[in-house]
Amino acid sequence: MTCQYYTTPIYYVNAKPHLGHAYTSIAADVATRFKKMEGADTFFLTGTDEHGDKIVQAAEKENTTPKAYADKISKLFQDVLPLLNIENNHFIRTTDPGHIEVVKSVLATIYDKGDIYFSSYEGIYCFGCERFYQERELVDGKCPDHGTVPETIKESNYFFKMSKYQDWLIEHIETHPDFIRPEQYRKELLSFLKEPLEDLCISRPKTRLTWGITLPFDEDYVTYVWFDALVNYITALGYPDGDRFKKFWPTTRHFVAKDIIKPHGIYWPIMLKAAGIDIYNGLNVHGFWNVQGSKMSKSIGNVTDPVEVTGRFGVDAFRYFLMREMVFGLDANFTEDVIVARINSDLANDLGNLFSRVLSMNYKYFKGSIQGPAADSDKDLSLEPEATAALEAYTKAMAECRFHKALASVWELVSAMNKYIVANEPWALAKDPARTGDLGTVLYELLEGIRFVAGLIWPVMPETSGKIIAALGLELPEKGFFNLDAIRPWGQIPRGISLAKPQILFPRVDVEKKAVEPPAAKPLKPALKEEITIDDFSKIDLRAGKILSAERIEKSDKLLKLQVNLGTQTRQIVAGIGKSYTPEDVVGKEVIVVANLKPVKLMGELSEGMVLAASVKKNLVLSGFNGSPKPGCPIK
RNA sequence: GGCGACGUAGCUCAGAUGGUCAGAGCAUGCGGCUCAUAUCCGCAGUGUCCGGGGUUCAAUUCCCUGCGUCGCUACCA
Repeated sequence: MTCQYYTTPIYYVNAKPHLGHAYTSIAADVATRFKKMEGADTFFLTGTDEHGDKIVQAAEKENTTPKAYADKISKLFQDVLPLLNIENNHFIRTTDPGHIEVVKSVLATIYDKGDIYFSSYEGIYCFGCERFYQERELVDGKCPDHGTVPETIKESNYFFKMSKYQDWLIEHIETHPDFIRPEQYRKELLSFLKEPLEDLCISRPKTRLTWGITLPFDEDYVTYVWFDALVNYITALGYPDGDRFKKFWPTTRHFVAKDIIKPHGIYWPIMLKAAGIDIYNGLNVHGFWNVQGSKMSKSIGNVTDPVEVTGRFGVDAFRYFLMREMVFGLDANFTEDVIVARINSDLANDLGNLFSRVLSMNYKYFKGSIQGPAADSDKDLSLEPEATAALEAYTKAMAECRFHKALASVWELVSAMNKYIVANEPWALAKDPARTGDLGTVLYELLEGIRFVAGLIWPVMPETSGKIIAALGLELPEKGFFNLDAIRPWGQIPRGISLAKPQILFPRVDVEKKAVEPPAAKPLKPALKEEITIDDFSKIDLRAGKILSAERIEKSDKLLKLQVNLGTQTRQIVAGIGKSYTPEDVVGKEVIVVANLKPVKLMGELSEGMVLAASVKKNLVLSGFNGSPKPGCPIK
């Protein structure tokens, strides 16, 4: 029996689940369900990543412990799974005691082998902020927050010798075309690997972070993210001795979004190699969902809640939309218009209406009783070739994670059936008693086609699949799904049984409200940031300034060092306008200055403020006045 | 700035070792049917396949370059 192990990333518990999480999980779920239909033994893992500084801070904000905070958010991720009809075999948490043990043992193995070394480096550290600073971040050599002079301290950490395995990894990727799919991401990783890899810092001293897994070879350090998180994939299978590990690990494919291909495509295989563990089979990389044409982000306020969308449109419609609309690997756009269009045209009009018209005719003409093909049936009436063709195309596409194509193939069958009805005009056959046999055949062929469709859509729309099967008077197999081979044989629906009047599978989503609404203004590009109050705005101190002098900063093609007169004082401001202006251009210009911006060092030069400029594609256009205000006067 | 991806009908996007590769769905217009969730079926389109060079008998498809969008990264302020 073939096996298949699929995983989603473990989701970081710093925010609740959004559309992107839902997509990855649903894609992995669909792939898993499909493998089951092929007869494979599957294991599907998802979970949460719970250690690290951000969690400590978030917990402090809520006046609770990191563990309690992680419990709370992790539960949100667990609770969303049944709502999305995701059938995971296990849910792993990086705070699970078993996981912690495996992380330690993997680290110990690599340490013993000599691929982890201890190294110290000097850095400038502010004890108030509990963090290192780069030279350029300091203001007059002082911490920008505390105004104190940070201390130069030596910190030591453990490093993992990734560089040692770089050539091996390149070789592996080049000789395994399926290791990273789709192809564009394989190219991308190979291009990363053209540069020498730096060794990976894998620890944090406990003086700085305690919410983590203690290193097995040094009590004073905890792991920093990489080993802590990635190792979950083997923990969940019972590494090192579990039967599941032996059985499933070689078949592993990780589903990840494109932003985390480096840790998964570079760090993780090298970690496994160093630990003497066979590496996984490969990575399935998908793109991002944009919402209303913009990247999802808290500040824009377009973070989409999958629970809310599911509540409005239904879980099957949501799953269908995600799988049908996105080309796996590429970005896609999520807007209400698009999902409504998909639901109405594909689900309500094409499939739902097909189901409705066929069962209605069967009810109307035969009181619901299934006739079956007439003995003297004309072979030309068979829909089997179309159904078989759909199944073949669907199977091929699903195996390659080309979910949109797989569904399109099924819809070709749906469309063929709608054409078949028009071509054969059952309503005309019904008027001619001599042609009752043909009518029975036509309806039977259609019912069989619908049975086929119900089977093929099961991975994506399990609820609908079950509804249709039930409406056809069939029973789902014990395991709850059809094997592909069980779907294939044509003519399975028993004759003589009676079917009820059809229900509505997918109601059309009414969009009339939209038409009544006044046409919405086109969103600004880039998308508008989060709304602020006048109080927020008043925190920004804008002043009129006059540029007294300007010079280029060496080695920078973008930065100009300006001396700006603000009336009673002259400020040095470093501005990134060097591509659009020469120093001569700007001397004498009157500009708007953000006067209370925290000073920073850029390329070693102090910048005490910011001059405002319009950003026109790659060019900047300096702000100015309609007149000549006194330098230093406030702007409101 | 560096690296990478992408740029194809009004919209969303497929597509090919270079030669029926100029496509699908949606939206639009017209026609048909009446079993059906005012659903379905048929017909009709429009495209310098981002611009410019190059390789070739032949390029939308390969190479170079420019522009634009996006992602990662960097000296974003």
